[in-house]
Amino acid sequence: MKKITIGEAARKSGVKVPTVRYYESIGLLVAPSRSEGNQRSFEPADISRLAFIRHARELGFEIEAIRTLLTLQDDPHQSCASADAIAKARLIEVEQRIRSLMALKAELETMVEGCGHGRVDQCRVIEVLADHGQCTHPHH
Amino acid sequence: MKKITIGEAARKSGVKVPTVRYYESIGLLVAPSRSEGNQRSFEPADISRLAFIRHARELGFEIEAIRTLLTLQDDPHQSCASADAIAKARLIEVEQRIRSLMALKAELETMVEGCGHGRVDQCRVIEVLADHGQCTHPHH
DNA sequence: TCTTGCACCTCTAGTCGCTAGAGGATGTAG
DNA sequence: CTACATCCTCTAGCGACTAGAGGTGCAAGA
Repeated sequence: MKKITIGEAARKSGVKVPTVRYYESIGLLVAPSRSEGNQRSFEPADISRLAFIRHARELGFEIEAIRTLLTLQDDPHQSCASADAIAKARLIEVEQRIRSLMALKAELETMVEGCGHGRVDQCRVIEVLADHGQCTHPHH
Repeated sequence: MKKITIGEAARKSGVKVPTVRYYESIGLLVAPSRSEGNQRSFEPADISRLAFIRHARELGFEIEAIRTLLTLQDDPHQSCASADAIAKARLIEVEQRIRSLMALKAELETMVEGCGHGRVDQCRVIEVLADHGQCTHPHH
């Protein structure tokens, strides 16, 4: 069993070195064994775990949600209802965020289109910002 | 000219009281005059400025971008090219964020649909998280 | 063997945009 | 005059890292 350094673990999992240490510090990762010179020595399983965390973070899950997902993964005989609930909650969040960003996009497009590229006192960007009443979609 | 308290300014602009003080502390708002008892006394213009900031924040502009937009608003004879550039940059950000969230949404839907509500070792949510290769849309 | 130089170690502090709370002063209505 | 709401300043906390200081370990080339 060869030793995996933190740098290698970081490269293979796609998590940055300081972030790996951070995850260890908050208990998301079990503290790995150390070499004689006090350097961390990871196992292949740690790399999978890091990749799992990274993927979940990319999908926008919060650390606490990931903590729950990880304990579920650690005990595969549990019901996956919690995992399902977490994913569903995240899906609803994402859907709401998309709706809100679409409204925003429409607003920004109106602002940018209306800008005559002249002076500020005729600029629709500034004008719309100053007066929310000019918004076509007030839901943001 | 009657005095406007911070509470009233907050209510009228939709910005919370501590946030008003925070904006003053970072120089987004000029420090207002004070009453004999050291309480802030705002002008109507301050309320407009706060509403401007709030609206821009709702549209997702960063404080530094808002700072630039405000200096533009303060000098209406300037060219509005910067305002236009800021709004356009924000629009591009929003569009990218929407695209990325759509990919995410698809991923989460697959995860949730695939979940048979059984035990964790058959759970697609956990499985997909553990293996990025199973993603249908790798762009997140 | 020595040295170079990168990767590793710990620790603290900073990022952003607020928000919460302590502990006290002021202002207003009854 | 007494409640009581609102105001004041100050510090610390949030989430999820990121940056930097100051020092140690380790492998490869001269």
